[in-house]
Amino acid sequence: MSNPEASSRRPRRPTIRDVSRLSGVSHMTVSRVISTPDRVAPATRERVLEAITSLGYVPDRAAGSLSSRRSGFVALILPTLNNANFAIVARGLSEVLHRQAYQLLIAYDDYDLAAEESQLTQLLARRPEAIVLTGAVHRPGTVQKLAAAGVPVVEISDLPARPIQHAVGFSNEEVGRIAARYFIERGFAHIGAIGSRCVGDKGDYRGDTRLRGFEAELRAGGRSLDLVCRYGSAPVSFGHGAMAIGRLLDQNPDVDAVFAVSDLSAVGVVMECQRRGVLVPDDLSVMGFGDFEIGREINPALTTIHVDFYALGQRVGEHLTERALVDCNVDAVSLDVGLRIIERSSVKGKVR
Amino acid sequence: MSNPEASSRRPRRPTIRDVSRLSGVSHMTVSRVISTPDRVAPATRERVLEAITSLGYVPDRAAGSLSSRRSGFVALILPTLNNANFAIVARGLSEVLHRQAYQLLIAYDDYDLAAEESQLTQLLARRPEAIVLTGAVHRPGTVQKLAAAGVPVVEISDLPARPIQHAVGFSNEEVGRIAARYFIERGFAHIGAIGSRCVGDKGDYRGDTRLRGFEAELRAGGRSLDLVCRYGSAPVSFGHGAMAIGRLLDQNPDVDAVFAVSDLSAVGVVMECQRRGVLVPDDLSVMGFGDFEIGREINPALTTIHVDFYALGQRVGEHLTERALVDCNVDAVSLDVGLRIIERSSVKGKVR
DNA sequence: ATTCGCTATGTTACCGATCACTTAATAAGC
DNA sequence: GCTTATTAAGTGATCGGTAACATAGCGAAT
Repeated sequence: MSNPEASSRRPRRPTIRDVSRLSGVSHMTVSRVISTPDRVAPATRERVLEAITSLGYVPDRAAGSLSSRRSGFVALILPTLNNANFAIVARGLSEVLHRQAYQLLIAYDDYDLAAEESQLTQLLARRPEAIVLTGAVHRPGTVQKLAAAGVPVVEISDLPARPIQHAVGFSNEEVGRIAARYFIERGFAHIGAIGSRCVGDKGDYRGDTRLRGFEAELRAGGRSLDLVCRYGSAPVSFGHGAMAIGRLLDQNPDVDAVFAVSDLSAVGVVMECQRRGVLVPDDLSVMGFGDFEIGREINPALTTIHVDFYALGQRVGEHLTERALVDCNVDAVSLDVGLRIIERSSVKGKVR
Repeated sequence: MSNPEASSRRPRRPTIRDVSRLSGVSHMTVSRVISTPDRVAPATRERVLEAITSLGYVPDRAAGSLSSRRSGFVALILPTLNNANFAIVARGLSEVLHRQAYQLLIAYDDYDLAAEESQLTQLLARRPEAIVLTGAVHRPGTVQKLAAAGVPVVEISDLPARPIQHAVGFSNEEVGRIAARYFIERGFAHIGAIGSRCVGDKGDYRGDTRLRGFEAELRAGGRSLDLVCRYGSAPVSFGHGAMAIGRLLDQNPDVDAVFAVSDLSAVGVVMECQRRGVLVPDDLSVMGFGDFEIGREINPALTTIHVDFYALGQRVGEHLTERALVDCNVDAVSLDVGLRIIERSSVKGKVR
């Protein structure tokens, strides 16, 4: 006869009290062995550690968090997992956090501000000790929840005019301006750009900011904005660039320089040009953003604007662990990690 | 004079008892409004919900987990965040899990089995209700901890000969075999392959399995294995492919077909060939694995082996939510999501 | 010798939910 | 009209840790 109780019940995991019983000390001593080992006499410590390994005891952080009111993790909301630069941010951040025994909890919202808000709601229930999220544009509900959370908030990858609290990033508008100036200074006649469209809550707002910076500089230089093309929706990638440049070339075959809001699109542009027999850079100069690896590898290699995303992630981590997480009254900080043009051969006039 | 106590102490977040006091019900009724709203009278429910919003109450899941012994999340350990196919697995999985109110906790180990074990240790302290990890090769300590965790374990992206428990994936060895047969059948004379090296705990064991399958089939066809090149370390990407094919071509200029363990390397191969004036596919045929978007966009487009990683993630989620998480005595399952060759123009003989 | 101070360890309450019961009130059945 | 279900809400214990304080033991200082 089977015993349904015994067979369906998982064996209970050992607790700190099981360890204490086995090692003949109080549960508090076990707790000390784990969190502050050098406050326990070496002999006792050894005995407890033996009991821990023999039972396979793993402390329950949910219980620990509840008691200590410290969850031990930081929440990160990214637009997407599948982007090398965001992945690098996550790595830089998590490396720094790990050193201080914080874990990073990563969520993503697929470039949707409504999803961002609902992810935040979920995360808040886990009581993160800090919240890192991407971009300067959020729903009002998101901003309100962030304020109510009472923990440090860091916006990354842009520098909001009015940050919620801390910000670590770079000026996306300046990215667009630099790109436009670069083309204007080199005497291009028909300067275009490609990006995606933001509709309602959905879209790549930082990409759009780059595009607006580009437009602003074109306007300042007395150029037409007709060749700035917002096509499709985020995330943009190779296929997006190919489609977008196809449309642009069909309508304006005389375009001689194009800025793509992402290297990934820019690579698509180069590929589509190859297929159409449009020579890059002789017929069309191309510039991207983000310095993705693929841009270095294609032929011609892509001129782009580089941001040190690894350092960005690290800075966020350092700011949190050294300041914001230590003293919750620390002043809000905005940190610019800067930009760097990387000239390669996809723009005419630059020889390499 | 400042009051250090009041200024440095964060305002305590409202608890379920604050809500109950404000709405004049017991804390248990508040709990019911949140978890089983239709077991509460509509009028009461409304009153409680009002109190919840007016206080900005967010339930504390750490407390809930402790009490209910259900953490509400599933842990996923990936080799890296920065890989489109792993990102897609995560998406498929998290979409299914979200429908059942599970959250996905993502960790990554940079292709390092020691890091995998330490990530697992961290995760275990958060009491995941299931653990999903990549690949068939793990450290003994990892396997032992998984067994002791007493929760469903799913290995993905390969089909271990002896799975720990459940497995959802495909045969990496078969991938290599298919690639080799494809080349052999088409009459190539000097067939090579490129991948990376596994050293100690570090490396791409699935990629290496593909390479071993490739070698096995070459051997079966009486071919030499001299052109199978293990170069560098995981993760492999564009630059890896370019370097590896450079070496291979330098040493064996007569190679006429090459399989790369990843499309990303394969793209690097194509790019390096362009730079060297080696024509693809006329001089060298190239085949990849993974059907990454970039492979579709380059010229010539890349022949590859496709795995439906989105479905893979979904299957894992469905298996967990429908079976393994419901009944902890469910039989271990191995599920093959299959493979599909996608013929494009990077292999000679195939016209498109 | 007494006090003080320090170290190692123990005791108890508590963090904020949910579970398992209990109770009160209302509806249904005969 | 009385018993029995059924529904709505409440009570108290508990999950597994940590905080805060208490205590015992022992060497150094007075």
